[in-house]
Amino acid sequence: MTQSPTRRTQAERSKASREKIIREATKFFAQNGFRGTKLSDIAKAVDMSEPGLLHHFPSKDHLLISVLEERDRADRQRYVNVKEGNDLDVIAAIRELVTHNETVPGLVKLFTVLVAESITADNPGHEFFVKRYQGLREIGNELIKKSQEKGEIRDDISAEDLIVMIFAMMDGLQIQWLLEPELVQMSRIINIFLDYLRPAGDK
Amino acid sequence: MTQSPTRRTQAERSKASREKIIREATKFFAQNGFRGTKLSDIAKAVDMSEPGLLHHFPSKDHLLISVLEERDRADRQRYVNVKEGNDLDVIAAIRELVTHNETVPGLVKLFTVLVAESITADNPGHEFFVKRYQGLREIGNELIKKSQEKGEIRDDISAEDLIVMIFAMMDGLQIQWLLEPELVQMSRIINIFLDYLRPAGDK
DNA sequence: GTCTATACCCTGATAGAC
DNA sequence: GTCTATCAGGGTATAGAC
Repeated sequence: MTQSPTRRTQAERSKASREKIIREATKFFAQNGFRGTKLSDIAKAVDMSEPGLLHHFPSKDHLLISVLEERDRADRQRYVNVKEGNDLDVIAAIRELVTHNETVPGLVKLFTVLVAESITADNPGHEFFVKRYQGLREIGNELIKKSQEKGEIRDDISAEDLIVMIFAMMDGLQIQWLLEPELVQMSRIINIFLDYLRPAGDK
Repeated sequence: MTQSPTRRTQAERSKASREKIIREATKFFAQNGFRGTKLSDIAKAVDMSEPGLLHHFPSKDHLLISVLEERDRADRQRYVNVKEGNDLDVIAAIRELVTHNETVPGLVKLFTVLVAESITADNPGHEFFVKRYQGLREIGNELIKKSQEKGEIRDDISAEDLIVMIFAMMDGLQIQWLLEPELVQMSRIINIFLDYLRPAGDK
């Protein structure tokens, strides 16, 4: 059989192409949004033609979903690593996350821009983001409940409400920070807010 | 002179057309975003051809700016009316604003979608939103300082930081609310947050 | 797996008549 | 002030060769 020595190499090359495309697509979606990004932009960046690119992803919509899922996967992985390494409480974990986010404005931009785009009708990312918030709130909920039991977080506000507020504050700060990075200091301000989550008279 | 009896009528008609176009454009920009809206959508809605529409606005970009300025103007006017009628303090004013916003999801969507789009490179609305936040923070700042002097708002956090947090919380809640209107109760949650702004031990 | 060529639609904008 | 006609350009996606 003629191709047996190269078979695995080709599969690996294909995987590498996919990863490269996702990497470059991530940059463009972050910078220009989904609708603002042309397939030709990405194709150029990966040094490939448009049909070559579409061989790996059936359509631009599919590519978007792949980008989102890959980022989400990476973020969750990072969360697991941080958690296991340090055994942080929820508040410390959020503090750490926001501080980290300040070092990756491109990725923050990706989610801020795409979540807003996904609010509009017929956006391919809509389902993804609805489910993402549901999932994040669920995880956050459990963590907060545990922290409340341990007395690390105030329990005069329900965990359900607290987690909504936390994500709201994070998202809102990101908007102002992305518009004026020098002026709005995300991590400093989230810290002020996080103090609010400690039990009253516990500072 | 041949047209003297109709001169004013035509000017009025032109103004009415402009207003109608802005009204319909507002709906589409809110529903589908700027890039997701076609001039032909708006033209159809105002029962006019595309060139007819472009007679009133030199380009789609100009139309966007007009829409944003008009909404901003209307919002500020509303603020003045509410303020003069009731002499609310800042916290009560925000409470009132968020409650009102819950009744106009389309307009909330307009600003949430467009501000995020404006973060991307080369968006015609970018300058507008940067200046808008600057202006809103400035106004909010002064009001908060006055309230702090009167003891209505905690003064262990600077007015500058408080106003950033307030807008962040409002913007962030809007995102989750727009994605799942039934699940996230904006006004109820903002009230919890607003309690935080009262001086410690003053509830 | 990647290319060239191309089909085909959409979209913003202009020219020029009325 | 509004129309018809039309253009130029951009954009996704497919066909088919290598």
